[in-house]
Amino acid sequence: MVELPAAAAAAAAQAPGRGRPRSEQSRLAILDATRQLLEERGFVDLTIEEVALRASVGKATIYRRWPTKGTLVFESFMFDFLARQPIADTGNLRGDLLATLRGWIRTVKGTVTGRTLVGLIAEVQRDPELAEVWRDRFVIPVRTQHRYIIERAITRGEIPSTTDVDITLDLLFGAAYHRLLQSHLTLSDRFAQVVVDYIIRGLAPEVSTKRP
Amino acid sequence: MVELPAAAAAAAAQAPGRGRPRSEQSRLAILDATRQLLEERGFVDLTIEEVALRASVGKATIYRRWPTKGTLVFESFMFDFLARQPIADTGNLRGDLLATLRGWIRTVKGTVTGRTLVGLIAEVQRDPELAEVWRDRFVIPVRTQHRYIIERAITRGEIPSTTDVDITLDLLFGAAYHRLLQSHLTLSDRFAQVVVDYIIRGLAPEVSTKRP
DNA sequence: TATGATACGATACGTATCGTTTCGTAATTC
DNA sequence: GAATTACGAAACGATACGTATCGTATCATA
Repeated sequence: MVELPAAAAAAAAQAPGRGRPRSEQSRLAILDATRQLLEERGFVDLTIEEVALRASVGKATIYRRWPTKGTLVFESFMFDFLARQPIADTGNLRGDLLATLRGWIRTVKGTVTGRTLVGLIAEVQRDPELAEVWRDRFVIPVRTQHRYIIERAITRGEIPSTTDVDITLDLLFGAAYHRLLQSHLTLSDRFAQVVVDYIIRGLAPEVSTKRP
Repeated sequence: MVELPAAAAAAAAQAPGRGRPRSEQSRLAILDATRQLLEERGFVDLTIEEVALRASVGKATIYRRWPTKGTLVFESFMFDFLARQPIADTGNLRGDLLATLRGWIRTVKGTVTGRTLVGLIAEVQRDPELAEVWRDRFVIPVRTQHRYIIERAITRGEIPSTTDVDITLDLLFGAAYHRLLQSHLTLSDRFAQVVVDYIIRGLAPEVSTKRP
């Protein structure tokens, strides 16, 4: 499973300050209710009010921990998403890319996690504060993992050391997110295979196909 | 400029029915106010109420024409976006793809049109009715234009006739939209060049790089 | 020229949801 | 035991929504 910086843990490990400590039980009840309501209603129709009701918790208890619906859902989402993302290590780049893309498709296609991912990406475009959290705790860490796949292939000598790692990843996941968000075509397994073949060919040193 | 099915025109050409006809002047004032407010406030903070105020028009006059903020903004957006998209015809695939991608980047990078595009894509994930309009009047028509670029290259014999046109386009624009929406990296001209080179190489018949 | 249908701008309305604040109570530190 | 903070519950002001109604204006038809 993918590991992330312990930003969440750091936030949870509040200073042992005075006064009544925050209830771990409430926290779990809130995250649980969020998970349920994401499944029942989806991101858009989930309200903090109903989460509070479902968790038998005051709204203020939620707002004390999460400033917005987006950050609350983000925390609920992260665990599910990362837990489902396998770390591929098949010994060759093609195998790694295909396993990674297939794993991503399996995680998002027709699942609550996938619908929540879509809802979060939409919300990120509307809320600059959430966008920051999103970049720091999702985009960058996940990309760091994926980047490793490419760099390993460079080390093995499979692809040129001049390979643009970021653009390679943008092509792979860009195509996938594109289909997820525009839903003009399905995320079939054939799609995964053809995309990976495409990228593998594109990674080859510029020989046969360029200028005369 | 890109041409689209005359869905808008058809809708505008209302049956010559009885009663007072809808005021073209009001329609233009609404679209104009929308354009102004998109620039001043952006998609999220634009309200129908303020559009009505700015256009000196009753709210009902807006709702009579557009059921939601999304559809109103969509109409305002379409004109600007399509007017800025050049139709590339350089004589070879690489030139066409590069010109198209560069044109897209010029249209969206740092512009109101780009910010509105992001806002609309976010809204599309939240409103199924808008999603339908989006697919029918944006995604499909634009893709039809782009598809033509690839098909022309097939006709010219530049690339195999077995080329998967959709996946080719998903790679090209997927990467671009990915950077637009995740804003983890910039849409530089180098990005455009490398992406196109990648795809051109990937389009080559499967020779050197695949299985033993 | 009169009639009926529809759109007009203006504005009031009830609803929904937000995020905040205020209760009195409970838990923990100093 | 005093100070401090969190708790659940509930009321709150604010904002924007989408609808309804007002009297007026503009059209097709007869």
